[in-house]
Amino acid sequence: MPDAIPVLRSAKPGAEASAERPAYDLIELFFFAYRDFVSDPDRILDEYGFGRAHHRVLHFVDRQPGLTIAELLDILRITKQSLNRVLKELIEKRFIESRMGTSDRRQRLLHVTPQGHDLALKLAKLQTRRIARALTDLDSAAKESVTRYLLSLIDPDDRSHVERLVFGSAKV
Amino acid sequence: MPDAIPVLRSAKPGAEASAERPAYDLIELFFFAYRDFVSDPDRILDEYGFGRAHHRVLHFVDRQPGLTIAELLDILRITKQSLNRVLKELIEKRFIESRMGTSDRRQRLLHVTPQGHDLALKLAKLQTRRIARALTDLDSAAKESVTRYLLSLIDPDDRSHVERLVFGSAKV
DNA sequence: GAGATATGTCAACAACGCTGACGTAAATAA
DNA sequence: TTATTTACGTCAGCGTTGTTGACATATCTC
Repeated sequence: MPDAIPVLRSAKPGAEASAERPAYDLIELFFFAYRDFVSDPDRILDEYGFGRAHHRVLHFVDRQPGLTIAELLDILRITKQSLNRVLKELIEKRFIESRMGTSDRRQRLLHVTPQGHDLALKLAKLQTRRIARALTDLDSAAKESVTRYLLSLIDPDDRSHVERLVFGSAKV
Repeated sequence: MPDAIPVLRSAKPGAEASAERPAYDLIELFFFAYRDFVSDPDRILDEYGFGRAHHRVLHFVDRQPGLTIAELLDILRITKQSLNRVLKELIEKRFIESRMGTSDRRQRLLHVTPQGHDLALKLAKLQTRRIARALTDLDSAAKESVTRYLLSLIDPDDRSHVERLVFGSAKV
């Protein structure tokens, strides 16, 4: 019986804009999905004595060979002291190499070692498997919807920066 | 010039299943989106001397009045010691009330106070605003795609549990 | 009454954020 | 050339939030 009665869809008429019903579904699904999404790599990272912070550093250095410390700090939004703690371990354990900059010798250009690349790829594939499984339920247009949704959740100031980082150097 | 040449879409023919290209786009967008999504409430929580752990507890108690400790532990997947630390503060500061169970007097039934509800709602609306903004770019079908995608990212064992929690007690 | 269950608590520790201060080398401006 | 700024490293200390292990108490169930 569709539209038998014109139901008061958005609560009382007196309710103003601030009375919009919270999007509990998307808020909570985001929480649970992210929780499980990051939990996959944890088991493997444990074997190496690494944590999630190491994963993030390794991931972005693998993706952007030659990344500088300043650029990495900008991506991760943490302090250099926090970064240095985990980066030092990744270098000591030979997962990342730090080379002096060529044009500017104050910079450190970060690169993964073959061992570092293997681990980064292993972790990325784990997460890709979960993503692929989730996408099989959906049609091809849906993937673009998801991509655009996630991108739009990002702070507007950062969005183009992230776009370049994620989709490559191609000017968007 | 679509399909002018049948391009080798998935790399070399010798490549097996394990050679699937990692979904770097969705991996990284998920990271950045979640980072910004949880950052909104931080500013407000700071004013109350609360952190993200407090937020999560307050949120689920607000959503599920009468929640027990055991149920909350199951949702958050942390230890009771970790939970107790933040829950104690929320109770001391009168954002949550703990009432003795009626049928089972060992249980603690958790409820938000009016003050607790106000804060929970305020934070939920903040996050809702970001979500609403992201959804405006998309058509109505897209929201369902996003919902189903997030749900499918969750561990299969937990999925129906989360569905009940998120979409209400209605048997799905 | 015995044992299982729901919760609370003490103590110690680990990961990973933070601030603040200080040092060094290299690039750049004056 | 000297002065300043920039890029990075490091020491020290602290806060939040997760962990393990052990133990106490009240209550329910058998």
